[in-house]
Amino acid sequence: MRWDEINNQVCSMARTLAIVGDRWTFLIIRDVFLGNRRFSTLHKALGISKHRLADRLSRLVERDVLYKQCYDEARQRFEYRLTEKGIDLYPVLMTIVQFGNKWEVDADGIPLQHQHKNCGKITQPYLACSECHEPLRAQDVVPKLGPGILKKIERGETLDINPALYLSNKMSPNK
Amino acid sequence: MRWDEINNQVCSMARTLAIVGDRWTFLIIRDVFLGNRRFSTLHKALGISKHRLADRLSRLVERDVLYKQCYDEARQRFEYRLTEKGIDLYPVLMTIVQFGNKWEVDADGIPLQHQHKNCGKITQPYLACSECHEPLRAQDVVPKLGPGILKKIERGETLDINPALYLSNKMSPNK
DNA sequence: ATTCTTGGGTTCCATAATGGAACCCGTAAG
DNA sequence: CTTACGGGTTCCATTATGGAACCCAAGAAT
Repeated sequence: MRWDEINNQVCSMARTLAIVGDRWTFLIIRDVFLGNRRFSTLHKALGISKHRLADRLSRLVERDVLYKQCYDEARQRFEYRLTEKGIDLYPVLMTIVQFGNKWEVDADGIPLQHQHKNCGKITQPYLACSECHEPLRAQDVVPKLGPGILKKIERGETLDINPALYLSNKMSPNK
Repeated sequence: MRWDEINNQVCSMARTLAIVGDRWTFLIIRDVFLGNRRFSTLHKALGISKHRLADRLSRLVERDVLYKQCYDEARQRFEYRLTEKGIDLYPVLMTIVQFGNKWEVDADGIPLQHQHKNCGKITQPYLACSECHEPLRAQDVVPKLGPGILKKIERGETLDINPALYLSNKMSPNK
């Protein structure tokens, strides 16, 4: 399976990874979140080749994660800014950073911390349930087939994944 | 910069991405979370080449995200299971799925939903602040240099990133 | 007026990562 | 005795990537 075929899968994760699941894209988006929005500064800060950077930026614009904003009419210079969709990647970035902060820091400790404006404290965000607002642990979550798969089964379509594989009793819970 | 050099950066995200930031690793981990733990079933379910799969699995074991558990002594057959560290990737998976569910589903709707055992409802998890427990929005978070960077600056080390770039006033908040 | 610099690229080529088919090997089932 | 199966490894063609060189328009410097 080639990379550009992955997002044909009926899986929200595969489709998201088709946008951001390569070497550089997440690092670019992190930098844009931190306010680094121009080609040259991204190039210097990330150590990415110009070729790759140009390619990734235009793809992110195409996928509606970033948009170009002109800041110098005469020279046609642009900044890359996050769209609403791009801002919705924030929880993903934050959870990745949280993981790295817990498992991948060196002896000096956490490189970058996050202060929450509302309460003024350094925060270590966690996932909470939208319904009962309790913290959400992996072992408390049960996957259920949603309409995106059920409707296709009703219509008799072949799926690239086998739902039974994931929901059968043969597979014991992980821990 | 080559891929295996990325995790030398002083950045929790870069280091995490050095583990999971390639084409396949996240999809493998998703499958292991869903209970798909064997080489052959992973191979079939994901459409990944055996070569790549073997490579990724051994790397995940090396990085302490998965461990091998023998389920057939005679034939030396193993299952791949999540370590404590691997389970800590759950929030990352969940936020990626949430993003895909919001922005990348087709007309049929969400493929896989998540029920929270505690309250019995289908949940759409969100990030909350560890201190005040309010939902955490991107625009409410201020990045602050942590010890992992400050100590290196004190010792006069050269950093692969320029902290001033990210924290200067020249960079206006994103939205 | 001419040269230099800067931002933002593109082109080209060598190297690295990936996909896919073929092969291997030890059990175990027919 | 042969075939199937799980779990790989080897080999080669195809893609993706890194890095250097080049390009071009608009200011800035001389």
